[in-house]
Amino acid sequence: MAKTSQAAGLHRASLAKLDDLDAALELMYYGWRGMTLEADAYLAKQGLSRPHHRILYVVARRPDIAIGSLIDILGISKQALNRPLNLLLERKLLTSKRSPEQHRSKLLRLTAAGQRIEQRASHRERKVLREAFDRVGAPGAAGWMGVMEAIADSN
Amino acid sequence: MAKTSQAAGLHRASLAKLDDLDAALELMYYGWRGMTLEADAYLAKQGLSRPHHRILYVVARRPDIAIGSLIDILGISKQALNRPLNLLLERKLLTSKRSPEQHRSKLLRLTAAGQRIEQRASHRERKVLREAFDRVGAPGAAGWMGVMEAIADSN
DNA sequence: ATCCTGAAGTCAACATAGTTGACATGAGGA
DNA sequence: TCCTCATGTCAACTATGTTGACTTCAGGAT
Repeated sequence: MAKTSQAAGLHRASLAKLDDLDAALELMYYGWRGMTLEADAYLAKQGLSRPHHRILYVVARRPDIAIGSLIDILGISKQALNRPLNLLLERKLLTSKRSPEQHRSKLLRLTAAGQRIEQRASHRERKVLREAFDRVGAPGAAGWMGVMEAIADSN
Repeated sequence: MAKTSQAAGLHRASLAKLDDLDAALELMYYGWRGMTLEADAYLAKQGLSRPHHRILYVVARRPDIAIGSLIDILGISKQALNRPLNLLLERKLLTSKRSPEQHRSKLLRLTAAGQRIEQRASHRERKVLREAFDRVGAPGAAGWMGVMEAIADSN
């Protein structure tokens, strides 16, 4: 799962615009890339990658989540969850224990080490957002949120 | 490369927020997903996927682009480009011919069929953006662009 | 005790999307 | 003819996902 990482990331290509919204379309692409670039590099240094971070991120915000719920939230199959989850357990970034009442399900929690990595990875993503928000000011940030909410809820 | 597609996509999970910017972070994730969802479904129906669309998108905006330049813009290896590019050539969505002067390089162009698919796929992505922009109005849209530019150029 | 069920775990086969490395081909230019 | 550049191709590998088919673990019901 580890990759050597390449740090510097892919300058924006200058392409002719066939539509007014082509610029926006490309910004979404480079925006996503830009937000995740440093976090991915950090994760790669830890021998982890995006799927691991997604797991850590969700468990951090839903302590004692059951594995089945995690599968639902991540939107992947239990087989796909299996490998990254086991790696996180082996590396003691997560713990799992049977629920006290519902012994059928297992509850996941971050260890201190898991928390640290989750925080550092997420921090790198938020840092990119924070700097962008600071540059455009509160009204621009509010506009961004409004647009993104509209897009996210367009399904 | 074709997948059966699942159409409806993954409602936003409600997670506790550990940081003010967690909401923004999640919006970027779901925003990217939301923008590409319908386009991906359309592409899957055509037996194509995201890498094919990226090729079609770039060639549409850089007619007569050489393969080497395409590799640079996409940021992948020529071996990775090989399969999707050959599929597009076989399906006659792209043509390649030697350059008149620089016989060493081959120039890529979209066929009419390739143009149609590129337009329909990109249209689906822009449609999501357009509706979001319409919902928030011009100032919000401008804010969105500003933030995304700041993020995209943060590398 | 036995059977059923729900949650989790595991194994195999496959698809997709990418990587490096090595080498072949095609077309000028010296 | 030889060199070089752009392209093409083969092989092996990694990573992330999919389905399908089982198994195991833990209660609950009869």
